[in-house]
Amino acid sequence: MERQSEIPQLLGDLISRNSTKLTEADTRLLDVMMRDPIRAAMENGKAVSFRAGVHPASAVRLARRLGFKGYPEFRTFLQANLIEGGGDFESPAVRMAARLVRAEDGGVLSSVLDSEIAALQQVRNAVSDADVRGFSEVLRDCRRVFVFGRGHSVALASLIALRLNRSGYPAVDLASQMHLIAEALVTLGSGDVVWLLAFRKSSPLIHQIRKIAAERGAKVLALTDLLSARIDPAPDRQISVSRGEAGESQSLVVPMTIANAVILDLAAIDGGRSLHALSGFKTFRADCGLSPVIL
Amino acid sequence: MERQSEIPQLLGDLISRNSTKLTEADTRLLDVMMRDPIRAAMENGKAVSFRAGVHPASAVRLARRLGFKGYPEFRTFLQANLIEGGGDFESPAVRMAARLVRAEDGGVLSSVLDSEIAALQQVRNAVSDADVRGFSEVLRDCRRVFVFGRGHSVALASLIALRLNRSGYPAVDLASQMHLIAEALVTLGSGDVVWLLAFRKSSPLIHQIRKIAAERGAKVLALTDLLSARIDPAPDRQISVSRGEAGESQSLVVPMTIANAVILDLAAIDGGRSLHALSGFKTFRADCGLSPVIL
DNA sequence: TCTCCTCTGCAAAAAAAATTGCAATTCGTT
DNA sequence: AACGAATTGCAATTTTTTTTGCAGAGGAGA
Repeated sequence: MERQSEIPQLLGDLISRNSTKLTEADTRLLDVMMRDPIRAAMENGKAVSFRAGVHPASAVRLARRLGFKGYPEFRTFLQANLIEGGGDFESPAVRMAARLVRAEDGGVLSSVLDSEIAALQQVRNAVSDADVRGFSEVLRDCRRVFVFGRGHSVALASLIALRLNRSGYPAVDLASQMHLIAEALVTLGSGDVVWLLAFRKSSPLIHQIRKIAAERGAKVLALTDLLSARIDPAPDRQISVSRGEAGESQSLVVPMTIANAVILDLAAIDGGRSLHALSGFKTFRADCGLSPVIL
Repeated sequence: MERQSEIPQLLGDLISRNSTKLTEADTRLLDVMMRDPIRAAMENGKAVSFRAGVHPASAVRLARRLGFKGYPEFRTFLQANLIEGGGDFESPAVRMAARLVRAEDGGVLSSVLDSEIAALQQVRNAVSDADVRGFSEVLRDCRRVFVFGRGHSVALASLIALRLNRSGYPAVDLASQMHLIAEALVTLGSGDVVWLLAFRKSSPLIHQIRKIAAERGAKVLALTDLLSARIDPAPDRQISVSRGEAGESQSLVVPMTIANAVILDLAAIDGGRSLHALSGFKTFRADCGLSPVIL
């Protein structure tokens, strides 16, 4: 096989190289293949396409589109890919050991993945469903939500505000309104909720906002790490996750996941309000007549 | 199949149980199979028997002799054997299914955690270190970075831009500059990089921006899911991750983690530039004399 | 040595898998 | 709103894989 060398080394590579040509059925097939490459390499086209929910013919066409002569050749490529890589058959322990050996050079991705996964596992111990429910109940019963974070947390704040809005809860990302922050806060009242985010470095602004909220009777939710946990007076509800050990995740993965859980739980307890708003948003996006460019 | 339980768990077992009945051709076949069980599990009877130097019919007879209905059933056994041994492989799908069964018992939180963890595990199959390195190399060698995402991805875009800036790489989050987007893009040149983010819904703007980048000779990186993988012309580098099954993660956890890995890898290959910039940022924040409020 | 038995390879038949032409559908576009 | 390009599923066809009947080869025992 002299074309061996021409064959892209990895399925992912193959996909990006041909990404422009791929169709809906193609992506479904590739999806199940990437999920379990070993199984895909063993099964025949009929089985794979069945699992992908498409017709066997689509498997053949995918293979063609990717530059193979037919499905069998595509499967052979998948197999070679596996056998060559070899590593895929190693147990997790072996893989870990192997990674440590070549620690500096390769393995950044694996390290990051391990670290994030470990951080998520820890959340099980640190956060309870009652904590999540506490947040979602406050949100359900409020009039407006103001989300605030600084530094890395601005990204999280904007995401939370976006998702709350789509779920039918009027939410403002204060970070994106810094120049109007006073104007926003002056309207704060007892039906409102302020959701604070603080990790690593907590901005003094956090404490000022918390104070204003206290004066005006707004409820306060805080999602923080342990370093930033001291907010005075104490928030009505607070979830604090252990900041990662040295080397562990310092990313937003953990708080983002907790926020996701809160918003999901909200949908479970608000009697359809979230779901209704979400489907409303969907049809709005389709029908609004605005150029899809702005959405 | 009630005979399932009678099937010996391992190929070796199988052989010893039936060793008395085995013929010359059988042993030849089993020999090549034991030598490379993975390959044997993938190949068809014709290929295996060819490697063993016997007729395909002998492969069928061996399968029969071992108690299978035919060669395909034998091969299925070999595959199951293999996957079982791997341990790692039953994971994502099986675990997910198991979770759905006991869905109520654990709350929303643990369900979300499981889902995110499974999604991260999937990344091991879908993305290689070489993919990550490809991104980081492009970033290292560029002049400026423009990050663009719409919808949920705006949060990710702003985070990426923030982190790149702190690492000493001039980066602009186009989403936060929508009103100046033309002004930003008009300066695009061949030293620049555009980093596109597209998940679930890919905005038409993505394609326009990609086109402009192509005209002006800017490099393009794309981080997408499979549904949004079609970008024309194909980006210089692209990482596509599997879109989650229904119920699986639709969050930004996976792409965010990949972005983190890229930025981390960048620090590993840029000869200290990132690290220097990061420590510079730290001292700046301490000494700048600006109110810490704005940081 | 002859007979009987089993095993092997061959080749034809059967079964399964892969491929392709075609019609219906779904897009986006004019 | 209608057209046109593109994609999908179905069904018929082709190709590959598996199975089976058969005959010859090799060996053990009478």
